Amino acid sequence: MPNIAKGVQMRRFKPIRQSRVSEEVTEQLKQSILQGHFKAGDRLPAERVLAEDFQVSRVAIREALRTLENSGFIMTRQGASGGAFVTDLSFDHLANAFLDLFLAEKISVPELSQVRMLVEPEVARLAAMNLTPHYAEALKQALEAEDFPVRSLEEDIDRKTAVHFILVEMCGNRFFEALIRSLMGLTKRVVQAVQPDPGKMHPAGLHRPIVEAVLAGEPEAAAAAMRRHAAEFGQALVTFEKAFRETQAPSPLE
Amino acid sequence: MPNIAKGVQMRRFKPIRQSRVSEEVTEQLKQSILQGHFKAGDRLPAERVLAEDFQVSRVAIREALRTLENSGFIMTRQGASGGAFVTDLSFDHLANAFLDLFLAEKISVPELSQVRMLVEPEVARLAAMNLTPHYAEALKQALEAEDFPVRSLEEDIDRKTAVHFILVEMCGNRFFEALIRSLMGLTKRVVQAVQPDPGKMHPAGLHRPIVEAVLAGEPEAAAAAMRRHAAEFGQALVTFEKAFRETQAPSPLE
DNA sequence: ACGGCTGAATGGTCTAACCATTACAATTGA
DNA sequence: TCAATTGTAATGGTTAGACCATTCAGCCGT
Repeated sequence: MPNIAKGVQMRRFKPIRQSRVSEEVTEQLKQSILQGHFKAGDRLPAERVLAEDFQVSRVAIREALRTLENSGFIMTRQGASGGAFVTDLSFDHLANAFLDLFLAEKISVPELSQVRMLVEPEVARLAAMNLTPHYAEALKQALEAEDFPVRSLEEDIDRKTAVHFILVEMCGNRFFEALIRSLMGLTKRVVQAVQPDPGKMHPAGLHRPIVEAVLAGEPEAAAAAMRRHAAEFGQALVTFEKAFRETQAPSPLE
Repeated sequence: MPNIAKGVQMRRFKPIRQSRVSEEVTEQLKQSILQGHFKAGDRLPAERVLAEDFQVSRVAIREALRTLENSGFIMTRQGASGGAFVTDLSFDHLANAFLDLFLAEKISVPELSQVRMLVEPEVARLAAMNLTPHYAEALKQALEAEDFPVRSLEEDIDRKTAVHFILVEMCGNRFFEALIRSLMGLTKRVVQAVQPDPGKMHPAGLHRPIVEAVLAGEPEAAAAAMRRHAAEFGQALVTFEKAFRETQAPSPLE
């Protein structure tokens, strides 16, 4: 018998299986969904049935379903006629991933602002090229709504961000849409943490020049107006957040 | 007794608890990590210990850990001195989220290319402003490596993308880094699916003008060179992928 | 016809046991 | 003495079976 490779693990047999059962289940279910065997709205078989089909325990099935749920592929509802329902994969999960990175301090507010300053003007430019009567109306309404009296910070934020969401929907690039939604989500989070005087950080009507340029169908003007706005607001956000951070955590003590 | 709002659920008492046990566990563990009670590399208590501490079953603990693992907060290892280890939150999870969206056809190759064409020039511009000897050396080496003989498609892709990764690291914005990493991941996926003639889609040395501009410390020239490259390659990628899709799936039959 | 009750289906949780993997200590043998 | 082997304990992975909680449809009595 050859005495070679003692500690080096000379494998004469293939390793059986390393991955977890639940991961294989996850993969199969995911592929099944992606290949269209289950469409949005469809209900997956009950956990007990899946356990039977896959010949594994219900726990393994549940771990797989939990993974799919976390990835945004399904949602589960309890009760009769409940179960795991395939959802239309949204951008929310992506936004959450960005949020986690932000909370873990892997992304800072200045970095966030820098990205917005690059992307938003391009979005405005594209939006101006894709103007339709429907979107025109939506933009006008969103702009008017900005002047409504401020009742809560959250409501105010949502009204002031409405224009951005409409524009990114208009731009016709869902990657930009995913990106902007994530960026706006982060921005909202920061603003809520900082709790500024609402009128001070973002007065009403700030979006008017942008909207007007878009309504006029002038891409370059829209981009320029948005560039101005993004720069202004980005600067304000960075300043406010810096001040906030310094007052809240004057020392890095635990 | 007032008979109002029977089916409408008139709540006089707060609902006790809607969320799942495992979600509360997840939340507490996540907060604990984010607040720094556990740092990267630390080991969380054993599952059985956590179950004891939280006063819930091990199943609930395991679902929580699985969620944290899926979010990229921890990794688990089996065996003695194994357990759940806190990881340094990376951009991988984000890239996976983008990949899922792509696989679910929520993002198309043209959209992907459009984003790259916007972001990459800016990254090159910023990189040119942050040149250091260390990065200069890395760029030169990466550029040379592009001429190495092609052994496998994967290796070729990795060598041709190296310059992009160095540039985005140079640019000093981790949000851009996360974004580019995701974009490159998607691009790699598409190229691997299309299986083009390596030299045809992306000849070697295509990055030379970009690298030269960056090494010269000329932001605008770098941005312009990258804009040219991104437009060219983006166009090629879209064309190849379109052709590929048409040959592979001539009919939308299931 | 209406309202309440009941049963069945489903996900959520728990317990207790056992399997699989790994590190390390103890033992063995040259 | 030292290397290899073996045992042991700690850990995550998996299973089975039971029970709880929620929801809905249908039955039943008024």
